[in-house]
Amino acid sequence: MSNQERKSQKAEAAQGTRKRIIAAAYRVLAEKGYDAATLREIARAADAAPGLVHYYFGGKDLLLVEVLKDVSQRFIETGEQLSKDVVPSQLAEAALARPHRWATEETEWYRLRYELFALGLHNPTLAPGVQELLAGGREAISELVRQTMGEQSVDSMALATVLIASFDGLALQKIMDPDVDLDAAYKVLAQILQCFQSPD
Amino acid sequence: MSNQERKSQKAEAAQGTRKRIIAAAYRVLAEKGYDAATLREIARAADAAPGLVHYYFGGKDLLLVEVLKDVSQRFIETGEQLSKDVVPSQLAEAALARPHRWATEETEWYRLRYELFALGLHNPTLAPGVQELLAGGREAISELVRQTMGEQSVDSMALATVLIASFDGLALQKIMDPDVDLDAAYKVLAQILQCFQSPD
Amino acid sequence: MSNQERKSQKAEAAQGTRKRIIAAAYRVLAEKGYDAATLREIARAADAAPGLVHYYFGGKDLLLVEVLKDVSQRFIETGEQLSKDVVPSQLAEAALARPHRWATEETEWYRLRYELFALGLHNPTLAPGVQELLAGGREAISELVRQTMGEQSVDSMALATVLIASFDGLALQKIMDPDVDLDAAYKVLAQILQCFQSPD
Amino acid sequence: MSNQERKSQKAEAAQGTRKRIIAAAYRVLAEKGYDAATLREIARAADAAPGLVHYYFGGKDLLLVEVLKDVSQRFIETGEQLSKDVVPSQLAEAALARPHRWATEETEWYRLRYELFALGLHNPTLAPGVQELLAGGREAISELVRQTMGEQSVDSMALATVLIASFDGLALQKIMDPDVDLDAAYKVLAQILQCFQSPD
DNA sequence: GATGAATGAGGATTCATTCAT
DNA sequence: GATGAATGAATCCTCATTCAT
Repeated sequence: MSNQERKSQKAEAAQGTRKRIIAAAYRVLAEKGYDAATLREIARAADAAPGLVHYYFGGKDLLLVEVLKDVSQRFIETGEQLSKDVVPSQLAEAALARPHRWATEETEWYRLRYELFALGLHNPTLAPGVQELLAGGREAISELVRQTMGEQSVDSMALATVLIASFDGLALQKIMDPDVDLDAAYKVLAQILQCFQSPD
Repeated sequence: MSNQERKSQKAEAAQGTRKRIIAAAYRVLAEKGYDAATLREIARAADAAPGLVHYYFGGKDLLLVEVLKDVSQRFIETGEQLSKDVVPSQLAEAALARPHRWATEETEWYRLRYELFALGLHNPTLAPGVQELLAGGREAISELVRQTMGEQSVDSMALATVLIASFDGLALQKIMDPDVDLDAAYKVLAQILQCFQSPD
Repeated sequence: MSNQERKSQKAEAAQGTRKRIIAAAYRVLAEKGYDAATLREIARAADAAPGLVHYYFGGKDLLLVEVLKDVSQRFIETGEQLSKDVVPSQLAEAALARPHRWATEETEWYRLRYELFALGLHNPTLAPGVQELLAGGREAISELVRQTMGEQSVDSMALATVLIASFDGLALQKIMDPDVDLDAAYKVLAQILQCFQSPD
Repeated sequence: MSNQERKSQKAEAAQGTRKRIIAAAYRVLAEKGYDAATLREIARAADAAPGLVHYYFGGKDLLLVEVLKDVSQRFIETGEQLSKDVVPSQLAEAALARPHRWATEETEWYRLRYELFALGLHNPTLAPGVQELLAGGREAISELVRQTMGEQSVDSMALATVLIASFDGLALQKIMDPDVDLDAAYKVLAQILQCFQSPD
C-alpha cells in the first residue's frame, strides 16, 4: 500500500465519522432541540469521541451549520428529482404530495427545520444558512409553479412563498396536534393550485 | 387604612409585579430565545428580584407557560375585536391585514411564537399550550371564513388551517429575509380567498 | 433587627468570603502557579462554593487582578510603615532588611510576585497592574533613597530601579537555590548604598 | 549513495527538525507563555508534524527542559565570547553592555527567561535547570569581576549575584514599562562597579 | 523513522434553583 | 410576603497525548 493510499484511507474513515456525527446530530437535535441536546449525547449517538465535534467542526453552532447544509442539500436533491421524474400535467399534484407525506412520516425533518427556524431567529451564525434554506425552497417551488402554469397567470415567486409557508405551517400544526386534518388542508391547497391553473 | 385594605394593596402590587415579569419575559424571550435568556435578565428587565420568578411561577418553564397563555389570550382578543368592528363584506380583507402588518411591524410577536413552536416540539410541558394556541387560531379564522363565505362552498376549518400556516410561514420568511416580497404574497392570499368566495 | 441591618450583615459576610477567596488564591497561586491552580482548588482552600469565584470576580484572570491589587496594597503599607518607624540614619539599613528577610521567610510573597511578572509579560489584562506594582515599588524606594542621601548625590529614581531589580532578582536566586549566599549579597548592597552615601 | 550515507542524511535531517522545534518553541513560549502556547502551534511554527514533539522530546515539559538547556548554552557562549574579545580594562563596561542592550533589543530572551523563572518556581522537573541557568550566570559574571578587579577588594560571587539580579530585574521593569529609564539605571550600575574597582 | 487523526480527561464557566433572613 | 447571596450540577471546550499506519 502506498503512502498516498494510506493517507486517503485515513481521510475516508474520517469523512465517515464526520458524516456519522452529522447524521447523529440531525437525529438528536430533531428530538431534543438544540439547547437540550448535549455534544456528549450527539457524540455517543454517533459512536464517536466527545472531543471530535470540536475537532471536526469547531463547536456546537458550527456543527449545526453543517447539519443545516446537509438538510438543505437533501431538500434540493429531492426537489430536482421531482421535476425530472414527473410529467408536467401531474406536477402540481406531485409537488404537494411530498410535503404532505413528510409532515406525517418524516416528522424528524420538520422538527429539525423548526429548530433551525427558531435558532436562526436569534443566532447570527445560523441566520444566513436558514435564510438560504428558505430561499432555496422558494426558488425550487417557484420553478415548479412556472413549469405547471403559464408564466403570466400568477406571480410564481409569490405563490411559491405562500406554498412554502403553508407546507411549514401545516407540518407544525400536524405534529403538534395529530387531530388536525392534514388531508383536508392539502385538498384545499390542491384547489388553490387549480384556481390559479384554470383561468387560462 | 384598615388591615384588609393594606393586604389587598399588597396583593395588587404583587399582581403588578407578576404582570411586569410576564411582559419582560415576553420581550426578552422574543429577543434572545429561551435558552439564551436568563432569569436574572428577565428579572432585571421587569425590575424585580431574581428569586421572584420561582416565587411566583415555580421555575423557568412554568414562567414560559404563563407567557404562552398571555400570548394566546392576546391573540384571541384581537381576533374577537376584528369580527365585531368590521362589516362582513370587508372581513376577508381585514383578516389578512393583521398578520400582514404584524409580520413586519410586530416582529417580536412572531419571534416569540416561533420560539414557542420550537419549544413545544420538544417540551411536553409546553406542548398542550402550543397546541391550544394553534387550535385557537384555527378556530378564530375558521369562524371568520364561515362568516365571509357560504357554509358549503369550502371546508372552512381546512382553509383556516392553511391560512394560519401561511401567516406563520410568511412571517418567518419575511423576518429571516427582508427581501421577501410580503405584499405580493398577501396579494396571492387575497386572490385565494376570492377564488373560494365567488365559486361562480 | 432592621431591614438595613440585615442587609449590611449579609454584605459583611459576603465581604468576608471575598477576602477568604483572595487569601486562598494568594496561597494557591504562589504554590502552584496560575495555570496549575484550578478554581475548584482555590475555592476549596477558601472553603467556598466553586461558582463563587465567578460570582464575585467574574473569572480566573479577574480574580488574579484582585490578588494583584491586594499584593500591591500590602507592599505599599509595609513601605509606609518603614519611613515612619525608623530614624533616618538607619533607614538605609532598614530598607534593605525587609527584602532580605522576605526573600527567605516570606517566600510565598516573592513566588506570587514572579508568577505575576511572568503573567504580566503575556496577559494584557494583568500588564497594567504589574506595571503599577513595579512603579509603586520604585517610587517608594526612590523616596527612601532621597530621605537617606542628599538630593543631588545620585539619581534617586535610577538607584531605586536598580535596587528593586536586585531585591526581586536576589529573592529569585535564593528561592531557586538555597545555597546562594544571600547575606553576602545584601552586604554588597549595603556597601553600594554607603558608596553613594559617603561622598558628601 | 551508500546505505550508511542515506541513514546519516536522514539523521541529520532529524537533527535539523529537532533544532527547528526548539527554536520555534523558544519563540512561541517567549511570546505566549508556557500554558497559552500549544504544541500544535509550536509544531506549526517549526513546520513539523504535531506528534513530533513527543516523538523527539517526550512531552511538553521535556521540550521545555530542552529549550532551557538551549537558552543556558547560548548564554554561556556569549559570555565566554566576551572575556576573549575584550581587553580587561574595558571589561566592566562591556559586561554591562550586553544585558543593557538585550533588555531593549532582545526582549524575547528575557521574556522566555522570566517564563522559565516562574515555571521553575513550581515545576520540580524544571527547577534544577533554572538553578543551573542562574548559577551559570553568577559564575560567569563572578569570573569577569575577578578579572576586572583585585581578588580581595570585594566578594566577587556576591557582587555577581547582585549583578545578575539587577540585570534580570531591570529587564523586567523595562519590558513592562517602556518609560523606565534603563540608561540611567545602567549608569548607576557602572558607578557601582567603579565604586568597587577603585577602593581608594 | 514519522505522521496526524483521534482520544478523553479535566478545566473554566454559566445559571436555574434554593433558603436564610 | 419578598429578597438576593450563595450553590453546585452540568455544559462546552481545549489540547497534551497516543497509536495505527
